[in-house]
Amino acid sequence: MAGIRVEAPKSRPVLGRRAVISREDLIKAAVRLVGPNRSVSTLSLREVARQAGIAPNSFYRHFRDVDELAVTLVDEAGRALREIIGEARQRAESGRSVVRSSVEVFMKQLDADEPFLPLLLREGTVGSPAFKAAAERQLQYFEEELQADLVRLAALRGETMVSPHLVAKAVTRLVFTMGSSLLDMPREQHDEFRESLVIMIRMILTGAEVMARGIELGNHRGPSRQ
Amino acid sequence: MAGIRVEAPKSRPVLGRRAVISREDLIKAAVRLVGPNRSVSTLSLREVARQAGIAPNSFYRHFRDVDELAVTLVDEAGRALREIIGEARQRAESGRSVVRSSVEVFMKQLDADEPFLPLLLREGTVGSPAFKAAAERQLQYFEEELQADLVRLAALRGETMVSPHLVAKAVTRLVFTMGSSLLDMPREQHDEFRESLVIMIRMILTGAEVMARGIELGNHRGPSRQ
DNA sequence: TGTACATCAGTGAACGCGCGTTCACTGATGTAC
DNA sequence: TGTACATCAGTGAACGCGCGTTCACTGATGTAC
Repeated sequence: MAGIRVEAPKSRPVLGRRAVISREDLIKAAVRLVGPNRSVSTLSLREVARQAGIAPNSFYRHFRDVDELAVTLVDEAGRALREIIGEARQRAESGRSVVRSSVEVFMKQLDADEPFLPLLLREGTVGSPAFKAAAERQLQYFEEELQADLVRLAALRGETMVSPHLVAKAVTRLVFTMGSSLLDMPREQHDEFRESLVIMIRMILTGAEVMARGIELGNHRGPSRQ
Repeated sequence: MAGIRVEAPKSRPVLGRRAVISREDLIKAAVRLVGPNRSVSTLSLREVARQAGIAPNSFYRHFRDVDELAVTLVDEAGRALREIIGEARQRAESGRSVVRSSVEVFMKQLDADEPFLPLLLREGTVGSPAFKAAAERQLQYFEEELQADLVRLAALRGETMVSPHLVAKAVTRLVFTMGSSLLDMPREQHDEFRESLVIMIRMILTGAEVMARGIELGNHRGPSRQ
């Protein structure tokens, strides 16, 4: 068992036979197998090995078990998510609407070749506790980044945002679920869908802003008149 | 194969040996097995039979296969959901806040003994296309009911709601995802969580209202100032 | 009421299959000298 | 440069297991008369 390499292979002093397939190859095989819908937790070791073109037992040279590969996948997805955030921020800096550019970047990633983001969306609701925790962590990260941006932008306009963590959470969750739905949707509906999502997010932001000013606009909080 | 009973057993003229376990018993066994987290699609026939206390092959007396049982489960979940809607409406009629009472009823159902609602939340994101479709249908239903209520309540206040279908969709999706998260949460956080959800929904409703009035409040739609 | 009979819910044994995991191995590659 | 050696990625065969599905059956129950 001592021969199993769990650390990044790059730093290893090269001894013995050189690897012909890598951890990355196995990850790619797994990604290919889960496709847009399957949960990582349904992957079998033999299945992944077959897809990667190696003997089943060779799998153990790269991962302790399928669970370890699955966790790696979720982490990769997290990395992809962080890239999204970065890109969305850059776009926002360049003077475009924060909401729209964020949604666009998010959707672009959903349509990308490597469906890491869809994967993240799925593993948050099913799979082992370890997966859920990993996926939840990534969502948290997204939320925190968004919250920071919201507070910063509000401050620029000389305002204070009400419950920024709730706003960030609502937007994040909404974007993520809506994102999942998008995956099962024909491409020609994507544009309309994106516009819907933009409007929804604006509702949340506008609502938060109004509530911060303490303006009483309607009767959502008192007893209903009906 | 002709002996398999797919129709409701009630109407069958009783001939031959009387059943000692029913479809319902198998459904209960399945529900017990999936618990709060597992996906229906991971259930095995033998597992369900074992849990129900029958021989594996006896399963075929009640369902064609595990998939048929799974679809039945999702349908049951839909029924549970419709009960929720009904109850929430009743409460709203009795003069309490629509938002709060809806959220309360929803959460009550989440905590209930028969976790049909959690099941619905899960099967929407994973599982066979058939499950996803079934789960999606139930969400649609929820959305439509909500939309009708929103329009009705807005009319009572002499207002017109902007994009009621988008408001309904946003609220529904948000409630459903947040509901999923609740399942993995310690009970003592439930109250706080519920309050958060109520505030989020109010943000959406308030935002929709403001946008309907065409009031320009902030700068969410123009180019960012940062 | 009593008896012969048809129905059919549930069973036990068996099947072939894919699974995860183990074992002893092979042979390509890099290192030491 | 050449040779002996250590390392270790990948292998083939085998294991026991749980799975879905089939088969011929058993025996409890209701119906016909």
